[in-house]
Amino acid sequence: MKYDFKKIEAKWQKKWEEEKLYQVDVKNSAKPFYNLMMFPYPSAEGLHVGNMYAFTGSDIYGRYQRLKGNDVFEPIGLDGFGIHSENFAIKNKIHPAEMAEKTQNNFYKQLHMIGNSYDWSKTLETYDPDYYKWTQWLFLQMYKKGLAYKKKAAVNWCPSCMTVLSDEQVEAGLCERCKTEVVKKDMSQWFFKITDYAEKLLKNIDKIDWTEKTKVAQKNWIGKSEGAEINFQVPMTNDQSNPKSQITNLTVFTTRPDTLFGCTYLVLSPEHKFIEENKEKIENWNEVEEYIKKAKEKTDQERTNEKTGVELKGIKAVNRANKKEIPIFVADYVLSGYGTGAIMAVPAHDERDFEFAQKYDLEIVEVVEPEKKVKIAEQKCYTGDGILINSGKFDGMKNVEAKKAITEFVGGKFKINYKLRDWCISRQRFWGPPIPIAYCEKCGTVPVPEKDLPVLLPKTDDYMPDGTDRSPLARNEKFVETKCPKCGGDAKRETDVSDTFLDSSWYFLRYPSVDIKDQPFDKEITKKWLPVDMYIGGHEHAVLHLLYTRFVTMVLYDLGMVDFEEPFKKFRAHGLIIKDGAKMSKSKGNVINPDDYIEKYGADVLRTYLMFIGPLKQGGDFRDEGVVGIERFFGRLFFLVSKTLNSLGNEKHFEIERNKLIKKATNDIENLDYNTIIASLMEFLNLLDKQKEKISKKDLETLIIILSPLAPHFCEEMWEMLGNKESVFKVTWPEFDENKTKEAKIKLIIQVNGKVRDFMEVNNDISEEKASELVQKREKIMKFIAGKKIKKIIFVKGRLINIVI
RNA sequence: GCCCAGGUGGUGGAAUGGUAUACACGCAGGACUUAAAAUCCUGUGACCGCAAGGUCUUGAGGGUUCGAGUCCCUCCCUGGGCACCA
Repeated sequence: MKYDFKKIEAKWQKKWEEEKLYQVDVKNSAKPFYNLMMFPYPSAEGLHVGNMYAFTGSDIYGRYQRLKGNDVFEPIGLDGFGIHSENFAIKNKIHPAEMAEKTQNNFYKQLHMIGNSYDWSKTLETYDPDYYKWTQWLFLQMYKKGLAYKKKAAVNWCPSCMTVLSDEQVEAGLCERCKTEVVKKDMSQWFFKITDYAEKLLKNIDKIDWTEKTKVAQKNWIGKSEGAEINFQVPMTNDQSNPKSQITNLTVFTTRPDTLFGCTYLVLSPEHKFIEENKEKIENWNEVEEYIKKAKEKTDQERTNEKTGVELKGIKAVNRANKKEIPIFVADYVLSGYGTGAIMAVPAHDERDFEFAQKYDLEIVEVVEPEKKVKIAEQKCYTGDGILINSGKFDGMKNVEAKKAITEFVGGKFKINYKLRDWCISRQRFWGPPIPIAYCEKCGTVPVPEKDLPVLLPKTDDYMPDGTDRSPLARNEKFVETKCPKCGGDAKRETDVSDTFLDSSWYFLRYPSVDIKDQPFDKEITKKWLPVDMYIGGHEHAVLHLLYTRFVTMVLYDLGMVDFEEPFKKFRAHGLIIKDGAKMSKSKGNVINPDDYIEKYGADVLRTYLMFIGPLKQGGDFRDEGVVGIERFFGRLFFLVSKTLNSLGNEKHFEIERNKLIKKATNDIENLDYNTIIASLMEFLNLLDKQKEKISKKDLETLIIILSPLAPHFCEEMWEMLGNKESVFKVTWPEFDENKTKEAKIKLIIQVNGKVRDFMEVNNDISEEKASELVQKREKIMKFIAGKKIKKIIFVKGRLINIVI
């Protein structure tokens, strides 16, 4: 009997569909379990093996939860709206809408083939007006709550994609999609005030069960730092008789107020408004103006290369701590968007200031002395903790304590800053949800009323970006011209569309409610199914998607629309699949197309092989030669099942081994360590295979149930062959008995001085005295201990005995 | 530079502080076959040895421990993230 995977896989996929095995009753489910995988953005090239790896990893967990008796909801959809899909369409000279249709068919077809337990009655696509209507609705909720605002700002502009990008979409100065160098551009854009939620986003991290790595990445991105704002007075006149009226304050933010006595100059960012406001006082204005102009043209990358700056001649600031007059510089190593855009420079204890001071030969005053002698590398300065010196009455104080004391001494204000900045959601592109705003000459900015949603994306062939800072929609008069929802007069529509990350920021809320037409999500259904029980996805979304979903959920919570603040109870990041030790790429020609392997080996073999490569969280190296290992394993198992059906006699039970297997598999599947489950199943099969008597049905069934989440079609078939009428996914995951996981007889390890010298077959519960007595009579051991004094004996019950001489 | 995750046979990878190298691939030898493929059996970390057996081995070096791949310290390398955030 041969294992005909093609026939078997088609048969069970059809059966599952007919029986609606994976469809949940969203309203009446008794034990809801929401098992979610990050939905893919589809390309017409189809499902990548990396997608399949992640989806299968998630599906196995879902199928396991189903076997544990839960009503598992495992939906799938497509994140096909947005710049990635649009760029792909443009590259292939196909209209994005047409491309979406094509890729949808292709993707869904492929997704059927891999045998996941998706509820196909609840799919969603972000470009579907039924979906993006509610994305626009979400924008309106933000707007109503004062969390959406339009502002002119220096934003990230990708000259190649011809759109702005959020800070999160810029990687090391490059566009995350096309790797073009991003430039700064002053533009009027829509933002979401995610910064209002900085503290909550940070605090809640400790409460959620997420991959540690992801949590750390979010914490760093939010970047909380505690410090103080300190004022420096800048006298603007030499007229000593009336100095007060001419004093301006410059405020700096610092996390090291303890080093204030070591501050020898101030630095302003080129964008700081103080400079422009006081240009008459600056003696070298031409030089300064020139410097600022140049700095603004630089990319972020160029700014970091070398520190440059110019002194504002003719004005000085006063360090309140020691009343010293210090120079003021403008330098582009100070960022305008963080803190106050101005810093106090302490070259003795800050590496950047040190570098700058060395270059421009500025005064360096040490104020913190390390308590223990530490080596400081040449061309470096001491940034650690210590004892204050050269700090007036604070000398001798620990710097950590001085932070508060000195801040209070100079009347500074304690302040917390975050690196997180507001989320820029405007995109000057076509393929996205139009931002639902109208501009009326009389009424100003007017949101489109909810009843008028969706603001449909026009059907037009004029969708190419033109390199201006306006969306292609701005060229579409029919779209632009509208009536003011407030006064009925002439108005113009907002022509930008929203960021694709807004589409994906709430999709998990929509899935259970896709059938609801008059609301984005039904309150009761949402209460039943959310938050998501298990979310699996790529770590690359640690600070983009995952931060936005948390923010959106918090806002909806504050609006009273959901009763939870965190969208995902549990999140696990999967690793990446590489090929023969190298990253897969089209140029290398080492891209794996799952279809080829499904054709050759079947979906189950591919699924199981992918999981066998390594732990899901780690990813692994795909090697063609490796696949046959799984193929052989399946072949042997299938043969054994066939053989068992025809054999006679008493059944041989491997009770201990079976219980051990269940214990290991249960533990590993919870941790997504599927590779070791497969290894254990192979070991168990090797055991069954070797023995001559009739295999017990129980042992075989246990093996099949444990394998079923990995190889669902194959296991259904074998399950049926064993005479079972119902799906294997309707049975219960096997339980183990702890007492039956231990053998009665064990091979006790005998060590001398920690080195293994011998073994001894004994009862599991042998006492130390008895073991010690027996061991010392053994010939091999006597050889080692003869004539020596035994210092002590270490006995680990059921494991080993170690004689120390 | 900072923060994570790693570094184990020819390869992918296993190991609650307790037999390092499970499981699988590959390789070698054998069985079946006219032959090949498939399948099955045996072996497979290195070194010494005919063997029994012994010595060494988890990136490097120290330490803790009866015992360290696992814990601690110093360092090197690889992958990923952040990066002038004061």
